[in-house]
Amino acid sequence: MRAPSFRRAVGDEQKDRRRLQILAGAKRVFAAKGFRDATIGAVAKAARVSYGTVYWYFDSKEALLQALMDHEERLFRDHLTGVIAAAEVDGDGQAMFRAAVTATLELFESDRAAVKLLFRDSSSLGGQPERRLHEIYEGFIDDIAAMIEAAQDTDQLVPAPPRLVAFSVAALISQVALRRLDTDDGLETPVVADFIVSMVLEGLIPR
Amino acid sequence: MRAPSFRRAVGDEQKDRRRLQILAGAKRVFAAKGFRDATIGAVAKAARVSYGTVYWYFDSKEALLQALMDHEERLFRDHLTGVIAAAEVDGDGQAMFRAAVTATLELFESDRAAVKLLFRDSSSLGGQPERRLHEIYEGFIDDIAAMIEAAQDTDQLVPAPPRLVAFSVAALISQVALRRLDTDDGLETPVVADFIVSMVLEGLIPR
Amino acid sequence: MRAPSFRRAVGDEQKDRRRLQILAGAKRVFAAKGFRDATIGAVAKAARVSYGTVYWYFDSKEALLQALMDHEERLFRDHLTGVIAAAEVDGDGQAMFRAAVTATLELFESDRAAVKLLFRDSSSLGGQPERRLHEIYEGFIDDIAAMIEAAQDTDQLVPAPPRLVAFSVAALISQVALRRLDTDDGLETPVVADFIVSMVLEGLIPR
Amino acid sequence: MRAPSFRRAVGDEQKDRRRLQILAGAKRVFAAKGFRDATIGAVAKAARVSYGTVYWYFDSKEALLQALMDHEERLFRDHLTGVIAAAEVDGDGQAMFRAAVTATLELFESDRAAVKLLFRDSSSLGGQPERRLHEIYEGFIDDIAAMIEAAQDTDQLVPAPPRLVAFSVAALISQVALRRLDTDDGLETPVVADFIVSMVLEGLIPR
DNA sequence: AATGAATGAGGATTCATTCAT
DNA sequence: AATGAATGAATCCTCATTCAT
Repeated sequence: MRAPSFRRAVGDEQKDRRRLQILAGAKRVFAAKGFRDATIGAVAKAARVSYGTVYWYFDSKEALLQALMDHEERLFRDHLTGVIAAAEVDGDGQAMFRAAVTATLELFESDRAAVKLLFRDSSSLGGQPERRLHEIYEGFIDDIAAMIEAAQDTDQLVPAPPRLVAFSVAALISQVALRRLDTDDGLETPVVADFIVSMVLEGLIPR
Repeated sequence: MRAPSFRRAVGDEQKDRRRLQILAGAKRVFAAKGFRDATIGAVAKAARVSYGTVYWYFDSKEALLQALMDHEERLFRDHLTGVIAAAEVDGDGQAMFRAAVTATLELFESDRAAVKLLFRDSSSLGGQPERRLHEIYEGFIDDIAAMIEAAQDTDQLVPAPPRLVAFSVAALISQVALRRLDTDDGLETPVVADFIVSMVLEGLIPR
Repeated sequence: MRAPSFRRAVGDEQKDRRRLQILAGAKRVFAAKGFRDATIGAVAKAARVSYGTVYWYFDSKEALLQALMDHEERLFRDHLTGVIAAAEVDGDGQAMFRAAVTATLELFESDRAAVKLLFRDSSSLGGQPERRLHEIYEGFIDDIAAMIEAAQDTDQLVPAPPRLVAFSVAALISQVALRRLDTDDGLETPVVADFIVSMVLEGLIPR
Repeated sequence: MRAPSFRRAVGDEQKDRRRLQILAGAKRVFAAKGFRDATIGAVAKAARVSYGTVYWYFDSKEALLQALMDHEERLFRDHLTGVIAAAEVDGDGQAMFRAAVTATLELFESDRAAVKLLFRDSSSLGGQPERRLHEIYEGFIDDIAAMIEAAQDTDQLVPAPPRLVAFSVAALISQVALRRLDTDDGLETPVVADFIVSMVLEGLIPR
């Protein structure tokens, strides 16, 4: 994101743009250094504004993180929701699942900074931010658990504690996606997605 | 020159003991606060030694972390290796897998501090410590991958990239174990272990 | 160019009003927080104007303080002068003194903010403002000293350095009045005034 | 106070000396700039120690102020107590009072920095320090009030609320002493002391 | 005239590290 | 070996002041 063309943000729209400009800087810096090692000075420089301007828009370093997590979560969730909705038209549960997994892997690959922020820095934050992340995750789990429960009710899936199942699936997908950010396994994304779907649904023992 | 007024470690054995004493303090403090928020002062107090003594045994805060991770990893790995070896006598691959999963869950539950250190603070460390952790994980994955490949060769498991399979299984187990440290799902450990084994081996679709 | 969207002060009278509006805000904030801890932002908010407007009417935070002290001093002095003039018609020096003391105590009680500003924050100001306050006080002392000298010339008062006498009387009155702002001594104002008059004029040893 | 001869304070006695060294620096700086405008850096420089050393001995800027006020109050009170005790041997109440007033004036003249700290910065401090000063003053007033009450019981002094009398006398003395720090009235200290004693005991109207 | 966004110097505090004792 | 006093760089945050709009 480049610096806006205005020097001073004057209307609501320009103020929103400056806000986003700072969030973008914070995202880059937090992802690169981690929250604790990131300095407000670095965020300001990355966002092409002065020190004080960051504090004009955000109350504190922690508030900046909160706002950033909120922002990223919304984008993340919107993206996923869209993909799943698109897949739903097929009606086929398995195809839908495959589509969701593929979309998640691609989403992770498309925004490494957001992923690092939302999925990796989590435990080092402490306090309010950590609780916030926990809520976000539980929200995800709830959504997935509801889908799974529906499938169990029609005997499409084996009975098992839905939230445990949901968490397991989510953890599997997210961890594999995370790993692929750092480690090149030489595999194409669809191949990996197929493997995950196959393992989750059919297991590793040949049928 | 006056008489030494403090307990001094003379002899290798005593020096080792003091070293472990400091590592134990560091473990507690790092787990409680996270590496970045932990201070050498807090470590020293937890270990009942002075500032300077920490630096007598370790070159820097980072070196202390390195040493601690090495130490914990060895304990961790030794424990797991022992459990798996014990299970191997049965000869039954599935029983062995079940035993390993159960053992891992129990291990995680038995030493939350070590787990937090090795599995959760990972990404916020940066630099050398992060690389070190990466190596540790890859070592784990290699070991598991070898076992899986053996099973694939005898058609006990479906063919799939062994390291991807290995990572998936490891990720699943560790993430579930981690989650259970913070979130009470009301399930007994064996039930959870059974679910993991069942999902991994047989899948979620009824056979 | 768009239409002016805010109430703008056109004409000298309106500009004066806005000036007073800012001074009133500053008085409240300075009295509540002390000069150093008061922020221009707080003054602006108390005066219901923006940051910039404060600077449109006053050159700096210090200039604002100067102007405020000038303003308050004038009110203070005018009030006192009026009371004394009213008392003078009686011709009785002692009654006049008693009236002046009572009036001072009441004045202090009636405007705590002004008192705090003029009599308590004095020494923490430093520089120009402190000198300004010093001048104000010396002006008071001069006035009182003149009255005392007149009384001494007609042997109504014992001979003593007039300015020392004047300062002593003023200090006594102002300190007692100040103390009564914070500490409840359970005494009615006239009782206190009578005591001061009596002690100053007749002393503590029974005649 | 010059810097001690040791580089590192090692025993309790040396640590006390370093503590006093820092308090002395703080006293100079606080008196010169006022608490709010004084910086820890300036205190450190005045005390010939580094930034961090101030924080090794005191938890915060405010704690430093507290400690300094405690220290100065003790010295102040000890000095006054000594003088009054010395005067008491004469048995003559009036002589004793005169001695105490003279001693106070001299004490104020001998340590302008302490006086500024204890008597002038009071109201600008806010919070805990201000309460602390208030207690100190009330302690003084209590002591004086007790003496006055005793004199009233034997009809040596006119009846009047003892604490009001005590405060009036203390305020008179301290304010005159304070004024003499800034303003040269060309009078000798004993002359001023005599005037105060005379005015307080016999009043301004010729007997 | 008025607004409030933007700036950046300044200051309290923390803490890894060093080193005199 | 061990201690803990000393250091000072680093960092968050505040706020007087400026100036584009």
